Amino acid sequence: MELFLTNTATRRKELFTPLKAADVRMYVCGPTVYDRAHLGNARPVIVFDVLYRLLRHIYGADHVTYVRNFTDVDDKINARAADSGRSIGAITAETTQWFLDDMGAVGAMEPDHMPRATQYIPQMVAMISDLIDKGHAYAKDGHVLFRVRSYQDYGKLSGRSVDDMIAGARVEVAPFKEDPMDFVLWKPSDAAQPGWDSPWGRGRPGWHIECSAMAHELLGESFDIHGGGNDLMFPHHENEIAQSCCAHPGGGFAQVWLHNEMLQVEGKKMSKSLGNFFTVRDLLDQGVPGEVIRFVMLSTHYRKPMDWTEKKRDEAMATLQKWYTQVGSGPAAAADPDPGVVGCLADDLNTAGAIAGLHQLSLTGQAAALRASLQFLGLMGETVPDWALAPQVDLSDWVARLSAARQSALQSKDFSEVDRLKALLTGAGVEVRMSKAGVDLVPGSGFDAARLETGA
RNA sequence: GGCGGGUUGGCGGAGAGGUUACGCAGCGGAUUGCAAAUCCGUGUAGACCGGUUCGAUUCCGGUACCCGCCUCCA
Repeated sequence: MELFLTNTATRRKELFTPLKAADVRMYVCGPTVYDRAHLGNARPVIVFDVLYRLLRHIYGADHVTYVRNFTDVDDKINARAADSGRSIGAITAETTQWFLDDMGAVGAMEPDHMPRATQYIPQMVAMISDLIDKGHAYAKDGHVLFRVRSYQDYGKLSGRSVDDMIAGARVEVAPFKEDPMDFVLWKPSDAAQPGWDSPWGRGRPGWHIECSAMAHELLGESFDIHGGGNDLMFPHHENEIAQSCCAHPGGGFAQVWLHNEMLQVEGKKMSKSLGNFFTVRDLLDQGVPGEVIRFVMLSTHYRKPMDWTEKKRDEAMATLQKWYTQVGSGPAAAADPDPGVVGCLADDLNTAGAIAGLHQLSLTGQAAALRASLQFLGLMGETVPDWALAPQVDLSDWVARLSAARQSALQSKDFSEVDRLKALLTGAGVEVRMSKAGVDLVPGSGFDAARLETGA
C-alpha cells in the first residue's frame, strides 16, 4: 500500500518511502512535564498515534519504531517546584504518569521509546562539544550558543531567512550572543537550579538539544518522520535540524516533517484568560469518554485548525453510541480493517474520510468490518465500553403491562392508559417502541429506575 | 513588518479538472392508535475579481477577510 504524507520541508504531499522498510522510524516531540495535559496537547498525540497504527499496519508491527520524549528539565518545571515547594522529581514523575493515563484514555498507544531528557544529559554534552569542535557553537560566560550563521540552510523548514528574522525581532538580545538569532545549547545553573557538570561548568541544557540528542541516540543520524505541532516548526524544529545536521553532516536527520495545526475551543484560541482552558482530565471527569474526544479530533484533518465545540462532542457521542450498539450485538471483528478506511488514512491521514467510511460500513450493515475499523482507528477496544452499553435492567413486567394496556386500548380506542405508561417510561429514560409485532422497551443511558417506581 | 495556513450547502467537514462525499439538522414518504426508533427519498454550496481550459469549487494570479507562528507554548 502506498502512503502519502504532506512534508512540511517540501510543502508538498509526497509518496512516503522509508529509508529502511524493515525499520521505519518516527520521532514526535512530547510534553514538558509540569502540569496536566490540556486538550490541545492531545491533538498531536492522537494524530501521530493514528500514523503509528497505520505504519504498523503497512510495514508490520515489528518494523516500526516510535519515539516520543518527555522533557523533564525545563525552567517551567523549576518554577513550578519553587511555587509549590515540591521537588522537581516528584512533579515530573507525577505529571509524566498523568500524561500517560490521560493519553491512554483517548486511545493512544504508548510509543516504543519514551526517553526522558534527564537521562540523556551525557549525550547532549557530547553533542554540544562536538558542535563546538566543528565550529558550529561557542562557549561564552558559562553559556554555549549555536552559531546560526554556520548553518547555511537555517530557516529553510519554516521559510524564514536569518536576516528577515533579525529585522523583525522583538526580543532583547543577550550580550553573550555573537548574533541575535543564536540560540542556547547549554546554560549555567545556580545552586537552586538543577544542573550537571560539563566542560562549561555546572549547568543545564537549552530547550532544543534534547530532541536532537535523543533522536540520534535512539533512531540514528537519519530517520523517516519527525512530527509535532506546527507551533514547534520555529524555532524548535528549525534548531533541531541545525544542531543535528551540523553535528552529523553525513546524516539527513528527518526525511519527512509533519506538523498538525492548532486546536481552538468554540472558535477561539484556548486560553486561561478567555476561560475556555481545560485539560483532557477535566473532560474525562465530566463524563466525556476518551473515544469521544478522539472521534472529534479525527473528524478534522490534522493540517487544519480543529475547533472543539460542545455540539461536536454531542454528535460524536451519539454516533459512537449508535455504532457501538450495532457492533455490540454483531459478529466478532473482521481480521482486517476496511480497505476503504485504511486507504483514506494512507492519503495523508484523511481521518475525516475514514470516518465517512465508517458511516458507510454502518449503513450497509457490515458490522464485522465496522468493528475492526473502529479498533484500527483506536475508537474501540476489544469490547464495547461501559458508557455505551444499555443499562442492564429487567423491564419485562413493564413490557407486559404496556402490551396488555395497548391490546385493550386497540379494542376500546381509549389510549389514555397507554399514553400515561408511555410518558412515564419515556420520562424515566426508556425508549418505547411499539409496532404490530409488539412492545419493545430499551433503557437509554439516562435511565432512572426511581422515576419508574414513583409512577408505578 | 516577516513567514505559514485558511475561506465549501443551515451547521460540521472531505475528495476530485467534467459523474452522490459523508454526518447532523430540515423537509417529504413508509411505518405507528399517536409517537419514538428505523428505513426510503430529498440539498448543484464552494469569499471576491481575473486568467488557463471545450469545461474550475478543484490549476494560476490578484483582492478582501480570518487564523497561527515570529516570545514559554502542542
